[in-house]
Amino acid sequence: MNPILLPVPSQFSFQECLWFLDRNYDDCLHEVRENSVLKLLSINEILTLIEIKQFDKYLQIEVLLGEYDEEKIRQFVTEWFDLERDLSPFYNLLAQDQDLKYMTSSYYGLRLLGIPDLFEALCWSIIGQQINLHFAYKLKRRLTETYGEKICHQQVDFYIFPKVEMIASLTVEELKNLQFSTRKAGYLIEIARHFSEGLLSKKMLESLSTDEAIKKLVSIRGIGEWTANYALMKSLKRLECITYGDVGLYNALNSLKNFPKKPLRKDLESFFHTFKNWEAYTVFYLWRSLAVKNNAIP
DNA sequence: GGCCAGGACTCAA
DNA sequence: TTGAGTCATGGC
Repeated sequence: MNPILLPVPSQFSFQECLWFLDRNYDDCLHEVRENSVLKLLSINEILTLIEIKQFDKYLQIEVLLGEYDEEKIRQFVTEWFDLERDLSPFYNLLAQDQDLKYMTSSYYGLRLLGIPDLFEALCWSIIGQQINLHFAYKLKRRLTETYGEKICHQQVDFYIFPKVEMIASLTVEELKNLQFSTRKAGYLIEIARHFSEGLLSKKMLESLSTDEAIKKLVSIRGIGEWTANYALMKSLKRLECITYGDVGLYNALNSLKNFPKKPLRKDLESFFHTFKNWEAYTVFYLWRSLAVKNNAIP
């Protein structure tokens, strides 16, 4: 099978994206290697393993196992790496901020890495609520290895996130055995049931304005303002989303702009007003600033 | 051993 | 709208 080629946009750095995907965390849903990333997908209900690397001005996607559906794979990778975005307006805004302008060169070409599947994005954000990321990734791995499907390629297991029906069929006790708290277990199961009963879907949210989508999400138990914004940013790429309440965001603003540890709403709003329509990218780059790589932080 | 981590919920003022 | 109390569980 011929590899699928995707032309890379300008202001794109595959290495920056790969590095963020890795970030010293143990993510069970992709594997970053020297110059490539491997990921298992479900394409037309068939487990499909792809490997992405850069080849000249193209991303080269090789289908190692499974379904060679070029259009769907192309679409997934485009969404995952946010390839269709022109970042120049964002970089122009960053360049005007004395404290953040270093990002235009230090993080040049970093894309907002998405979670195209809304269910997965919501589950991941609920898992990540209030606990440190190391533990959050551990929980995600346990959940995925216990209830997700896998495929083996050259002695390595690759997983996809558990399906809606699987999570919807679980009991709170089963998740507590994986060290989920009682509340989180309940939240995850309830959200899975919303999906399985057709009360929530990505398509449904896509037809709504961002404010309406947040309202809809927040009406579900376990989804607060932070989770709603996170999911809309990562899954629907709504760039005006801001993860209010986010400890990581606050830490970054504290160290780069001397914001207090718990900034006031109006001060956040006024800061983000400067980055209108690029709020989510700003949040993402601020998260990036928290991760240390070769002392790249000024 | 105590504080903290990419929060949510409830209740009170 | 904002604040305090509560819930949970592992990392450091």
